Amino acid sequence: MAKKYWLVKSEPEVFSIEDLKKSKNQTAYWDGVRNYQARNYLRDEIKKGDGVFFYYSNSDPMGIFGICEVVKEGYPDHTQFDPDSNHYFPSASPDKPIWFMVDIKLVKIFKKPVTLTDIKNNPKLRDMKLIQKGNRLSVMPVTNGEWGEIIRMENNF
DNA sequence: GCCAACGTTGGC
DNA sequence: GCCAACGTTGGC
Repeated sequence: MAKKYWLVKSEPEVFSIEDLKKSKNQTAYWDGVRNYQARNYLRDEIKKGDGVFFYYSNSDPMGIFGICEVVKEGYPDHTQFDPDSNHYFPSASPDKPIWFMVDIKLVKIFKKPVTLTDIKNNPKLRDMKLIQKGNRLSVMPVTNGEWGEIIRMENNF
């Protein structure tokens, strides 16, 4: 099975790549996704060993700040069962989980982020899902070509 | 802080 | 099943 690539969004105030770095084994579970399409990726398609770009929205600047790797494939997101969590989802139960998550491990923090502006200014990346109008997915696929191009941009800073 | 674009909810 | 109302996302 060929390795696939993904992009996940976070807000640095909520969970930053520095937080990931400080986590035990530099690994964390990616909880709180409450969108069905993103859930399907997490549950069905994201596999151990896949590459993940760590993207910041609502930050200055916005962009890709580093790379992670999937170390555990989709399993139920426990926060859906927790009444004290703001991700609590009353209609879910442990025998009928609705929401899933994966574990990711830090691979690298970019010295300089590849910003949203950089991405928009690169004609090779004009088809990226990230910059399609109206796209609000917090987990989305990245093509091999897009992955390589962003790695190349970061190497050339 | 604003607001366009979405996704979800719930009444019918 | 439709759709209006509402809440959220996320760029600007």
